Order: sequence, then structure tokens, then C-alpha cells
Amino acid sequence: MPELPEVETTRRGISPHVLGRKVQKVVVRESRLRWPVPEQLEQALSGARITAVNRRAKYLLVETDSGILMVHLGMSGSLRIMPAGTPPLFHDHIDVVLDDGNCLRYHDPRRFGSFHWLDSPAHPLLDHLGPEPLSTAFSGAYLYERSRRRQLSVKQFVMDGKVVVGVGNIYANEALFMAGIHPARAAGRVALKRYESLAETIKTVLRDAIEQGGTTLRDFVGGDGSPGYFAQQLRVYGRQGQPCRACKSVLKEIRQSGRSTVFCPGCQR
DNA sequence: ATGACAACCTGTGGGC
DNA sequence: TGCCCACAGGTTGTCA
Repeated sequence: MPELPEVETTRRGISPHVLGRKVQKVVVRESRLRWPVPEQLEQALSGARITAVNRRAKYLLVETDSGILMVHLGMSGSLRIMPAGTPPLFHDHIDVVLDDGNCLRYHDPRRFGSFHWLDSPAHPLLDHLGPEPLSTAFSGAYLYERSRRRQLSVKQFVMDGKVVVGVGNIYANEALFMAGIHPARAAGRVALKRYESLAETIKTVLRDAIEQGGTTLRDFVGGDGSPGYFAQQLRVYGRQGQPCRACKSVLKEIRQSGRSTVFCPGCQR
């Protein structure tokens, strides 16, 4: 489900509700997520004061005065603020109960998400992650340099978290279309100028999607329950068979390592 | 090192 | 109406 804009939307949605709050208790109804929810989570988090909600890649880092709660939403996870007494629905796996009568509730039908407890701001899953796409470290020159002699497709290249984090399937499709680059082109055969264009379109599409509150697909909602509005302006994702908004060619769909890719055969080379 | 692929899990929608 | 299959926003681990 969530790509970077959805995670960022969640971060912004929950932040004002949890900042400064003390965790009263943690209720784990289902601990079988991507990795087992740590047994000591409840003990570690109870009594902790939440000092910040940050994000690295698609990980939410709920920082407290005694450690960091690291949450990944996987494909179908969401976090919502609600009164602590709200009866849990199916797949409402974890509640972080706060001292103001509210709780942060984690819902995740597919259970690809995860909860980790960090004593320090380091974790193996955070090692080897590429730069944030919206940082100055991420540029066309960087992509160009990293891609030399790489044979895999440019789409798979930019979706590799070791290259750059936070570019998921939807926005990879969108950014490649906006940059006019064919998604199946070998990463090592994209020129510097075209990577400069791609770095810009990646930044633009992510910024725009964050501004719109993320892309609503199925039941995604931000931290405060409001839906995202980016879906209505997707240029290619999910539009296979329909005309390109720019040149009217019929948008084509291919599969790249199991993921759906949609592109315009007229605009993308 | 690189790249292809299976795996984790549930829900949904299309085809028949 | 109901059944079965393919596929869905992500990431890791394995294997050649």
C-alpha cells in the first residue's frame, strides 16, 4: 500500500496527536508481522514520552525518551489515532495507548509491516539504504554514477532501496513517464541529462503526492483518517489501454520482475 | 557484485 | 450466485 508519500502523510497525520504524550501501555493482539513483534515492546514502550516522529525511507521512527519505535506499513498497513476504547476491527493488530485517552492503532490485513524497538538510532534494516529522494544528495549525477555498467532496467534500478529509498511502483511508473524514459531501458544506458530529468521528476511526483495527501488505493487513509487525492492525477499507473494524456497513444502494460509497469510507447524511449 | 525469483499474507475482482 | 486464479502499494533472502 503505502509508498513514501503515504508514509509521510501518516507521519504528519499522527505527529500532532502523539508528540509529548506518554505511552500508557501497548496491546499486541497479533504479533506475527513481517518479523515477530518483539516481546519486550510493551515493557520498553510503557512509560516512555514521545519526543518526535521522524521518517527514514518508508520507516516511521517514533522517538521517545527511552528508545525508538520503528514501524513499517508494508503493503497494507495503516496507523490511526482514535479513542483508546474503540472496539478493534479485524486486522487491528496493535494499540499504543497514550495518556490522553487516545491510542495509535495499527491495522494491517496482509501483515507485511513490522514493529521494531531500537535502543539507539541504528538498525541493520537501516544500514545500506540509499539517500532520501527529496534530499540534495539525490541527483541526476548520483543516479548516473551509480548506474554505470548496470544491466537491469532503469525502473528496477530506481526502485532499489540501496540506490534511492521511497520510490515504489506507482511513482516509478509516473516519474519515468514524466521524464520520457522507457522503463525497460538498461540503467547503464541512460545518459546523464536524462538522469537529471529523472531525478527531478521523482522529486516532483513525490512532493506533489505528499501535498495531495498520498494516493488513495483501496482503503488507504492518512493518520487522521482523511483520504489522499493523488489518484485522480496519475498519468500512467493503472491506465493501461487508455490514451496517453500527452500524445494519445494507447498506454501499454508490461511486467518487470512481477510488478506491473505502464508506459507510453510514444513518449518514452 | 549482480540480477532473477520466491517468499511472506489476505482481500478483491475478473472470468467462467 | 459461486468458485478459482491472478494480482495488489514492499522488502528480504536465496540462488545461479
